[in-house]
Amino acid sequence: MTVTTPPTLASVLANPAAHSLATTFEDGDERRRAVVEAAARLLAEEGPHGLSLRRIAAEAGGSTQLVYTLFGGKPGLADALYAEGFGRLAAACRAALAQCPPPGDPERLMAIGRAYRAFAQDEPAFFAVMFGKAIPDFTPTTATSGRCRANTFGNLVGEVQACLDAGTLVGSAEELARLCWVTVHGLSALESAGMLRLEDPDAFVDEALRTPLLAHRP
Amino acid sequence: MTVTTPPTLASVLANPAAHSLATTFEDGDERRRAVVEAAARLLAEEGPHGLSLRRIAAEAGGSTQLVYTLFGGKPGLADALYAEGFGRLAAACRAALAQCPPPGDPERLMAIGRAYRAFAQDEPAFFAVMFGKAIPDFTPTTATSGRCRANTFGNLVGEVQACLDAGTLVGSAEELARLCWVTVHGLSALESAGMLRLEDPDAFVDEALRTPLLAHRP
DNA sequence: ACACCTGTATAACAACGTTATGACGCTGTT
DNA sequence: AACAGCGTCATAACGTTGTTATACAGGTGT
Repeated sequence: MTVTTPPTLASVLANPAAHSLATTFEDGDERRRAVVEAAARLLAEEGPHGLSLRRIAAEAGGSTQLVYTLFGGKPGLADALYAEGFGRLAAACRAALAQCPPPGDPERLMAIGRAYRAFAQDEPAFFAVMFGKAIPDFTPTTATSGRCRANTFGNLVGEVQACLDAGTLVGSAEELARLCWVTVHGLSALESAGMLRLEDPDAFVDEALRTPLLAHRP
Repeated sequence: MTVTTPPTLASVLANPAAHSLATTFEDGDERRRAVVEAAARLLAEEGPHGLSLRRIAAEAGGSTQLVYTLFGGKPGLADALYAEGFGRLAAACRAALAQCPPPGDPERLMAIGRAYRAFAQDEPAFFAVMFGKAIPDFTPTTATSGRCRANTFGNLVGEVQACLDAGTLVGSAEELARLCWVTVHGLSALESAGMLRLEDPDAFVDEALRTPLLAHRP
C-alpha cells in the first residue's frame, strides 16, 4: 500500500485519478493481485463463509503462509478484498453512467442509485463484507475505509455538483449527496437483509430518490 | 417457538399483542432464556466473534451439547439472538416514544428514527447480527425474519397511520413508513460502517427525515 | 566461499462447530 | 415393583479454521 492515511474529500475531488482504487497494486506485486482475485472468486461463489486462508492459498497455487507474507494475515487480505469491493461498486456505477445523459442531469443520480442497489443484490457477499461485518474479527483499516469512503462519496458529490453547476438542482452538494447515499444505501441494505421485498426495485429507487431531489429543485 | 409462519402485516396491525416478540419463550423453557441471555451478554461485550458455542454453554452453566438440545445448533441459537435483537430495538423505540406527544404528531416518527440510530450505535453487535451478516453461515429463518419485519415495520406503519388519521400527514401509510425506515436505516448502517461521521447525529436524523415528511404534509 | 537475509513450505497449536458415545433420570407398561 | 424406552446431559473425538514456529531453499554482499 502506498497510501497510509485517509485522503481528505477535497483532495479526492481535486485529483480523483491520484486516489483511484485501481492503484492499490501499483507497487508491482502481481501475486497480491492473484491472491485477491482468487479470494474474490471464492467470496462471490461461496459467500463469506467459504473464505478460508487455506482454500484461497491453494486456489492461488501457494501455501497458507503466502497470505501471511503478502498480507500479514487474514485481516490484511480482508482489507484488500474490502477495497476490491468498493472498486467493483465504483465500476458498476461508472458502467451505468456510460449510457446516461451527460453530467448535470439528475437522472444520473437515479442511475447511480439503481446501480448501487443492483450491486448489493448481485454481489451480496461483497456488499456484506463492505457494509455488513461479514468477515469475523475484521474491520477495515481507517486508511482503507477512509480511501474507499472518499472515492465513493467523492464521485457522488461530483455528480451532484455538476447538477448544481447546470442549475438542475440547488443546495449544498455534500448535503444532498449524503442524503441520496443514505436513502439508496438504506433500501439496498434492507432489501439485502430480507426486510423489503420489492416488486419493481428500480422504480422504488427512483421513487425514494425523487423525494430528496424534488426538495432541491430550483 | 409457537409461531412458525410469518404473520401478515395486516394481522400484526390488527392485534399487535398477539405477535409481541416477548412471547417467544411462552412455551415455558427457562433454560432457553438463560442461554439466550448469556449469548446476548457475550455478543454485546465482545462482538460477534466472541460468540462461541463453548463459551455460551459454559457461561450458561452447561455443556456444549446443551445448545444442540435446546436450539439444534448454532444457527438455531443465532435465530433466537436475532429475534432478541429486534425485541430490544422495539423496546428502545417504545422507551423513546414514552416521553413524546401522543400518537398523531410527526415528532414521534423523528423520535423513533433517533432511537433506531442510537440503537445501531449503542448495540453495534446486535445491529450487525440483525442487518449485517455478522454470524458466519447464519441467515434467519423466513419465519423469524418475517415476524421481526412485521413487528418493526408494523409499529412504524401504525405511527404513520396515526398521523394520517390526525391530519398531520397525508399519503399512503405504508409507503411513507417504508421511506422513513429506508432513510433512517441507511444513515444508521452507513454510520455503523464508518462511512459517515456525524457531529450531531440526532440533528442529522431530523434533517434526513424532514425531507420525506415535508413532502407529505397536508 | 561463507555468512546473511528474505521468502516459502511444512508441521504444530489452540479454538471452533459438529457428531458420536455413554451415563443418568424420568415415564409408561407389565 | 421391576423393566424397557425415551429424551437429556456430559465427555470425547473429528475435521477445519487462523495463527505461529520451525526448517529449507535462493539470492546477495563481503
